[in-house]
Amino acid sequence: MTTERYNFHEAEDRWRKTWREARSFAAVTDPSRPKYYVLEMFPYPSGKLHVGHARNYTMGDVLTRFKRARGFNVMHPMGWDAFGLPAENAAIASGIHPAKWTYENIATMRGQLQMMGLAYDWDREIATCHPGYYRHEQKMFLDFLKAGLAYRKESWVNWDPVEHTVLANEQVIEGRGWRSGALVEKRLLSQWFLKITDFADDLLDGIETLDRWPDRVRVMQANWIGRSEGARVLFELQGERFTGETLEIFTTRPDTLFGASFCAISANHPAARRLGEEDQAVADFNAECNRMGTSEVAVETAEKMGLRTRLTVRHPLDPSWELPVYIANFVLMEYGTGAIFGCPAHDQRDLDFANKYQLPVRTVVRPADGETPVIGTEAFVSQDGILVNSQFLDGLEVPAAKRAVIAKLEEMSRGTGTIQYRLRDWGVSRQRYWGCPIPVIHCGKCGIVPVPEQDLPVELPEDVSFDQPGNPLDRHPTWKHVRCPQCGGAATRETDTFDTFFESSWYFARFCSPRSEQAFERKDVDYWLPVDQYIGGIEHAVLHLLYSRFFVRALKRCGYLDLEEPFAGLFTQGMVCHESYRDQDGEWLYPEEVVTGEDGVLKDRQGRPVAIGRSEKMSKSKRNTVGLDDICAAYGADTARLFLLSDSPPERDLEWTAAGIEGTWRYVNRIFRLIADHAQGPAAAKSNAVSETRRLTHKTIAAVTEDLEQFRFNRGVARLRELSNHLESVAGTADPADLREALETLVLLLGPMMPHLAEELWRMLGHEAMVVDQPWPEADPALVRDDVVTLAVQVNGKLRATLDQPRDVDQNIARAAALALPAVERALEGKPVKKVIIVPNRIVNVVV
RNA sequence: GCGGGCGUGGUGGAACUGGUAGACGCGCCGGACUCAAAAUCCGGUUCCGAAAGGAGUGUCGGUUCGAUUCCGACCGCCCGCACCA
Repeated sequence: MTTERYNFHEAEDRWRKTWREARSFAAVTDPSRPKYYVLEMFPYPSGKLHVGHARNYTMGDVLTRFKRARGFNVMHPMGWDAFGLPAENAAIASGIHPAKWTYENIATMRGQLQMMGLAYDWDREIATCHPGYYRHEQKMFLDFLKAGLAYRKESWVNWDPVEHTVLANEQVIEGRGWRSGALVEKRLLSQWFLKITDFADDLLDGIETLDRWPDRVRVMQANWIGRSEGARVLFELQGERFTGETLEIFTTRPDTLFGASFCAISANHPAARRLGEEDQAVADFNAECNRMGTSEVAVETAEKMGLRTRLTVRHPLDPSWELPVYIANFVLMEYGTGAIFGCPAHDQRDLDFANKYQLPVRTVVRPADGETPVIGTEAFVSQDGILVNSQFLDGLEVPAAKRAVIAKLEEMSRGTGTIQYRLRDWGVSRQRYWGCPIPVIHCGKCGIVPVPEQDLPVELPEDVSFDQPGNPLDRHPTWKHVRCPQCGGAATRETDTFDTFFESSWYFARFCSPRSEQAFERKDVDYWLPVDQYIGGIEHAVLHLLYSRFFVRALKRCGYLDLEEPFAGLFTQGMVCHESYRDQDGEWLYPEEVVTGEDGVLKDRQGRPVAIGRSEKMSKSKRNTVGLDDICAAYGADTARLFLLSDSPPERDLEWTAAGIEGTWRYVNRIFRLIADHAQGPAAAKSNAVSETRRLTHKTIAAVTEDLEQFRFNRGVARLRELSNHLESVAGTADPADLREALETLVLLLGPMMPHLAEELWRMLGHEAMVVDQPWPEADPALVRDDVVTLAVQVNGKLRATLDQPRDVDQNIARAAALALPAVERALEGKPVKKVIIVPNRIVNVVV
């Protein structure tokens, strides 16, 4: 018996070197072979990786090695989403230049990923902060500009007071900056936008084709795009110098127009602002509305507030009917037209407002099978109804009434049917240094002038200082001062940089031709794209994943590529969680600072009690991280990989535990000993007898193959354990050829999960070639199916016995055998058998 | 409020299109080896019961020969969006 342990230190280093020298994972564009593109969302180089970071890379790696073995030409690249604010924060805090900080972190993290034995084609590595990368997106921006997909406008934008920059709508979560957590303020600024709204319908329709995406991501994107069918309706304004102007509103319920009792406009509506210029009370009210937060709590607790203006409107379908106009705090300038008409009977919010300000409530829809409801405090919002009190609409069902009223409005030129989206254009300007410079020049004479293509890239200056807040590019003594490319006069560069989601919106294409002088080569992207399997966190459900889908469409329109969707398959992995600890003062402690006392109670190093917090996502702030370096040093990369794959389904959160990694380490050594003790058997000549070992071997091939295809790594691991458990118990007695076949199969099946160990064991089994160059084992269908099956024998659906019978046995034989069983006879209690239900090879159910 | 998901032993989780619930692991219990411990190995481990047997997949009901799986209602938890007109 072998008692030595697996020396992973030596073996893992050796095999990584061997793979590198053999260039095992270099991918080459080869249209004669079927391709498979595996991609994990590339990381931001923030420092060191912990075990939580490693989970999705491991999953991608298993898939990569599995698909390679299955004969695919696999590309599995890695790079760095290298622009971003943490680098600037480090510069502010410690004076280190963002570029230096970033490249040092990249070096550290690259080393860690290599230590994991991940099968990347490192020749394709890219860093988005390199001018060789970002010059191409400057060109893309110029092309977007030409195509009308990029434009500049002044608008109310989200300002993060901590990061000193503007944020996109997608980056504001519950009224707070997605990274800083600071309450976002509204500012009126001139900014660059990308016309994502041009593709709103296409982005929505495209979701239907993404059948290998999780439903919830598809739903989240659909909700984010937020398509609403409705109408724009023009109301004629009355009141002093507004008389004769029109107020345009958007509604999804034009059918309820005869139930109108007021109109309401946003405090930021042009009419509200004009009124405010003349009337201090209005100005004060507008300011009050803007002061209110947009956070969930603020919105929920805020009372509906309205200010009755001196304006009125005429009803578009009845000029004699006048309605008051309010400024209301719940009307958003950003959605629709910033103005609504209120129909209290059929909209809860309008009803609350009407009740507060004693406005009339006119019911215009009744249930299809009921009386016209009397509205008190609850609106009748169902659209399954019949119109009443509505002149020419009376008797129509709601959908028909909508069509009829829109037709009428269009005929009168008082409105039009329309589709409204929640999606807004993507604001990409950021007032920060560590990003890609926006390639335009502001000229006093010529206005905005694109940087000529031959002048690209516009590179970031290196000599910048972070000693005062704001954008260092703006303060740089020379960088922004240039000649206007058109008139040659003095001009200034745009000092804003792109949102860093710009870089990640096309990096998957750059990986196809990472060293090209162009953004990418058509022959490469035509072959490799779309990404076959993309793996990453759910947090990008509407950010990166929506921007990338938009980018592909924009690039297609500009002639860059011909692709519908960037990511054919998406997998969103769960997070790795760990207990958190706090000392007596409530300070977070790292796991390694906590020791278990003799009484089993946790203490800190000074012996003071430690409180255990709930298990949460590993994060630096909670100090509940477990270092990847430490784990790999103690147990090796393969043990870490296997544990990350084995305990939970990949889409769910995984609890990292010391006991779990220990258990995996025990398993690694058991396999090592199993092979070491039985490596000397004869080569696998297939025996003719069909043993249990051979059956289990082939069943395991079939099951693990299926599990890996379907991303069920935890089940695959369980199957492999079943096989190795069996082999341990029969190793001494099994037919040597059967055992040999089983051991070799086990090693090959382990290959994607524990690649170093598999190579080591394969070598011990006497092979010269590497596991990475072996084809995936094939299951023999004849061995996967049992010749003898165990039938469950039930009486009235309750299990009473089991019965072994030949596969596909005659039903009469199975019935007779089942009825003859003593346990069945006992359960029957002498009652007559009504019928016997037989499901072949599964069950015999005796019904009495 | 709208939308999506989930609920199985002490615990993480298995169970193919309705067909032997609890695979595999963690933990725990017992045993072997050892002066002892670690490591390793063997056995047990849903609950009640000595056993025969009975109960059991959040709760209640339904469909079915048979339901963790399908349907309805309810309870609880998680996630996303949200004054969106």
